[in-house]
Order: sequence, then structure tokens, then C-alpha cells
Amino acid sequence: MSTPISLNLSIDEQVALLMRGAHSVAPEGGLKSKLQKSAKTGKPLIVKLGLDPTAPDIHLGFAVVLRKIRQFQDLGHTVVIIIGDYTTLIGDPSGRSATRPMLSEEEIKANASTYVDQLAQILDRTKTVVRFNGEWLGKLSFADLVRLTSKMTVAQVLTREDFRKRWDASQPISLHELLYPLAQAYDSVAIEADIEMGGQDQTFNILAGRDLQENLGQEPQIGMFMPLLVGLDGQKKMSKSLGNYIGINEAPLSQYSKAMSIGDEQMHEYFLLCTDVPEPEFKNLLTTVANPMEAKHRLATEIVTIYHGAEAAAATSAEWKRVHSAGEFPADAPEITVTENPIGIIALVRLCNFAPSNGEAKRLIEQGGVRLNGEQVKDPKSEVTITEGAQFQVGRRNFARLRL
RNA sequence: GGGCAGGUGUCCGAGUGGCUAAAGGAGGCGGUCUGUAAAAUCGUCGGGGCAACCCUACACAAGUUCGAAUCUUGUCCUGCCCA
Repeated sequence: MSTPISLNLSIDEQVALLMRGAHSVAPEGGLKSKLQKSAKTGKPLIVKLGLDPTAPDIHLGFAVVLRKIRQFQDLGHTVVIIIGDYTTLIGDPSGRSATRPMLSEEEIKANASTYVDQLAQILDRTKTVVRFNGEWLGKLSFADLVRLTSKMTVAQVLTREDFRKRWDASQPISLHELLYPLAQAYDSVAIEADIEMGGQDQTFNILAGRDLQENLGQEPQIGMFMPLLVGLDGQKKMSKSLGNYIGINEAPLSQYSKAMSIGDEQMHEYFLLCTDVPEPEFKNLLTTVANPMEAKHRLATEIVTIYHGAEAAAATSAEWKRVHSAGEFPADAPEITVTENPIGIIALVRLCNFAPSNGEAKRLIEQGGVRLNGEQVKDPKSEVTITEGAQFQVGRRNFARLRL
């Protein structure tokens, strides 16, 4: 899952390891002093990661952060995952251009438990503590809240780029959204965090934690920020809502295909943040390889290996090459039983669920996207006779083996 | 509480009575090309029907009109300014 790490690393070596891929640490040099403190006192650091149980499907972008805290675990530190059951009532405004919808309690619970299951794929469960922030936020009285809110000014909150943009664009910002950073900051106080890990978009929230801790007489945490992984579109950050992601639970072939679909210029970033390939090695690979596709195969293989093992990765790689490079029919195409024979071509496309409507199916056919046994079928009115095991393809990615 | 501006398809955004299933862009999908992707290029993008055609759609509701995204009234929502 993750490269085994010797516990005999010097502090400087540990810092180097932990800083791989990291965007920044605030304050600079803070990581080293925290590690020194831990070494001296023999107490593991408390590494905090807050998450919003909005939708339970962890992807590579989020895995960047998880893999990083896994390294802390491997070095003997304690990870505290905070499930933001309370803060989810608010919805993190970070990076948002619109108010997030609030979630119901049942949704939150269901999401949270799925999340924890998925986290186990990357984290070491024995060194992971899971807490719900409703545990302490739910106990705050209105007076407590007022006291806390007095620690932060409106101007501070409005300096944030995301709020600023929405403000300038005359878009609504609900009052409760302003409370989010404060709530997250209070989580740090509650668990006395040493380090809070997060994406670059968490800068404000995490720094708010520092301020609040200091304000309330605690040693402030340091913030460690990971870059936001750019999604498959090469434009925006990887996210569930944009659909430009690779899920850690996805089937090997699906992960592999998606990895192969990233832009050439994104490979460096993906190697750095999503794999354990040593930096000099992949840099060398990227500069010496004749065809970028070769490097991309390595990348895809590395990624699938992390989540499905080396054996599955090798098989997936072979299958992918067979289908895409050689243009052959995939071995694991789903089998669809044909209900009538002969059958109208539109009906067949619909039967296989390759088009959401008859109109769309017709379009695909007319545009030459439909192949039966390798032959294009371009007339939407045609009836085709199916033979047992016929190969049916729609577009580049949809395949089915037809059964009678 | 008052004044003003606004709510259009996945998103942005044109459209002020018919020719508007709604310009343009983004994005999606498909074809070609290719080194996987990208780029380029061609096509296409509400639903149903073989089709004529029908249904649904421009915040919601009611209304004016032969005819409304476009006019009127009410409701809801948002922003700005004033209190």
C-alpha cells in the first residue's frame, strides 16, 4: 500500500520524506520543530484531518492528503480524523462559488460510515482515531458561540478569495457559512492538534485553527498543505461533483483507463502526488522516454497497484493495451441477453443502456458510433439479427457481448 | 421596512409579442486523425414518433392576446442602495 518506512530516519530525513509533494507548511520550518518536540518527549504528534462526509467516494485527489497522513502514521504519530457531522450542517464554503446544500442527519451518518470504511484502505486503523465534531460543537452554548465569534472579524473572513469572489460577483453568502472556519478551528482546540493536514484550499480554515488555539492558550498547530490534484480534465481540481476523478474503489480497468486519459503535462504531478515512485526515478523516466504513452502506462500501473495490487495491475495493463492499442474487443465486456431477435438497432442500444433516450441512440447510430461485430451500423431504422456472443460496441468505451 | 436591478437550456449568456426547442460561448457526446490523452477537424446535444406531428421547457401561479420567454397581477428567491 505504501512504501515501508524505516523508523530510524533522522529528523531531517523525516522532514524530507514528509515534504514530498507538499505545497507548503505554515509556519515554515514548523514541521521540523514539531518532529523534534515529539522525539524529545516521546509523545506521538496529533495529526488532524477534518473531513466533510458529503458524499462517500474517496478519489485520488483526496488520497493525496490521506497518503500523506499515512506517512505520519508510519513514523509513529497519531492521526485523528474528525468527521464533521456538525460542520457539515454548514457546508464548507472553501472553493465554492455557491452555498452548499445542507445535509440531513441520516445522510451524514450514512456517508460517515462509508467514509471510515474507505479510509481503512489507505490509513493504518490502529493509529487512527475517529471523532465526530458534534461531540464538542454540540455542547457549545449560544454564549460560547458568541465568545468564539468575537475572536474573528468580518474583514478577516472576507479576505478569503472564495468569499471575496462571491461578494464581488454579487452572489449570496449566507451568514452561517462564515461560521465554518471558526467551527473547524475549534476542532483543533478540542483535540489539541499538533498538525493539521489539508488541501491548499484549507489554508484559511487551518490558519484560523492556529489563531484560535493560541488565543485560548494552547500551543498552535502547524498547517500542512497539499496541492489540489488537478482532475482528468486537466483544468479543475479533482472532485466528485465535477466527475473528473479516479475513485480509489473503482475497478482496476476503470482506474487504468482514466489514468491513461490524463494530459501528458499532468504526468509529473500524478507521479509525485499519487504514487510512491521516487522523484528522481520518475523525472528521469519522463525526460528520457521516447513516447509519453510509455510513461503513462507506468503511471497507470503504479496507481492501480496501490489500490488493487501488482498482479491486478499487470493484468489490467495487458488488457488495456489489447483493447486500445490493438483495438480488440475487451474480454470482460458485460453480457447482455437480447430479448427479441432480430431487433431494431435503436432498441438494442437502449437495451444495453448505452443511451439515455431514443433520440440519443439514433444520433449515435447516425454518427457512426455503433458497431456490431466490428461493422458500423449507420441506419437507425435497420433491424439486426443477433448471433450468440456477438460483439456490440457503442462509442469508444461501451462494449457488450450479446447473448440470446 | 423602502427604492432599484435581476431570476432563460448542464453552465455562462443573447433574446422585449409570432419566423424561438430558444443566437453565441463553454462543456458533453460521436466520427476522422493520432502516440493513450491533448490539439485539429466535421457533426451533434429536451422527450416521444418511421414521418406528418405531438408533448414538455425560459423561477412559480393566475391573467391579457388568435398567439407570450417576451405584456399585466400576485408569490417565491437573489443582489445593490437607503433606513
